[in-house]
Amino acid sequence: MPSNSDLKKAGLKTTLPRLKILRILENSSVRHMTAEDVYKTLLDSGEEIGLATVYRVLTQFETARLVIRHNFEGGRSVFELNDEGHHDHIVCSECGEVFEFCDRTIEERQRWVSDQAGFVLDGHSLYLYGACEGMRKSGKCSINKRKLPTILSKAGRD
Amino acid sequence: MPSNSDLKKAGLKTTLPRLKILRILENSSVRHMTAEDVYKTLLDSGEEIGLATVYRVLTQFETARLVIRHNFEGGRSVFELNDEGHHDHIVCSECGEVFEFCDRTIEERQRWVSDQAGFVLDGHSLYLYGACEGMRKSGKCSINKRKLPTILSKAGRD
DNA sequence: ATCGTTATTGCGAATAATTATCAGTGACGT
DNA sequence: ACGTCACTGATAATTATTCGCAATAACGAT
Repeated sequence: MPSNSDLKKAGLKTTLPRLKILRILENSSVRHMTAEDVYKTLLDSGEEIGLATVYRVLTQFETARLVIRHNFEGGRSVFELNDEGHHDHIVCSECGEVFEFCDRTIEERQRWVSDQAGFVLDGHSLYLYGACEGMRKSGKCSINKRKLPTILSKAGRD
Repeated sequence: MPSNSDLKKAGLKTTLPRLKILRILENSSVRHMTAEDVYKTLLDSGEEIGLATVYRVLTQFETARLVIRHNFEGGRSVFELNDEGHHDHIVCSECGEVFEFCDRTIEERQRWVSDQAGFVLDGHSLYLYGACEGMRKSGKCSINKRKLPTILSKAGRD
């Protein structure tokens, strides 16, 4: 879990807005948030922080690798705390719920493909889209929104 | 390669704007184009087609599965003719060049992961980012921009 | 602790990409 | 050839995000 000292390490002053935004990302029940989500959460807590600041800070956090930015379908950015190891995402197109997973076979194979192509791999983004069980059966998403399950393949995380 | 009759099949009238946009996607030397790219190409050819129409038509083409929409980093959509089989992309972060590939192992594994998560998969996006051979060695990209190489794993395409 | 420098913030305006509105036009079945 | 209705073009509207700038607050030096 990123801490205050990570801000300094990244050359960022430890200001109140940055600390508050970091805390929201850490404590939110929703793991993937848009800038607007963060902003609204701040407003609900009675904090006085401008939307532009939220955008700025999130971008700084991304540069400092404290958060990861995703561009899911639809184009708008969502941010996720970079606290656990690397993982990919499977998103329900119906209800928008997000599963996380990390599959060693896929990870290895990506490197193999890069080698074949003469590339030195330095990042990737993988998003699977589909309909989750809950939406298919009952039309209601059954996923516990609080704790996202992580599927790790036999070999564990990368 | 999509043809005029594919428009009818998709329930779209074969109008001049649609045919022209389709032709541009087929004949362009650049495989991945933004709506703006298509619009400018039209203007350069002296065609009188509104930007809004380009957006509309591209979205219709996407729905009809004549084109594929990608959301690369940065958020703006790029469109690609859906003429060959499915493939993923490996992008050089240095020179922006795009390789295409299709790896059966990854494809299969994605389906496996979806099953585990209780999802019915219906799409995915996979982008690998790295440095291509040419950029690492000579600082110049050696990839022939016209014809993108396709790496197919042993089993051939999906 | 106080002070000064300089990064940071908040606000509102600006931009970029895309979508909506709507009156006029053209494709297509009859 | 005709009438209907999907389609188009121009423009306004939206959405997401960034910019510009004056006011403010961190943090090191005194």
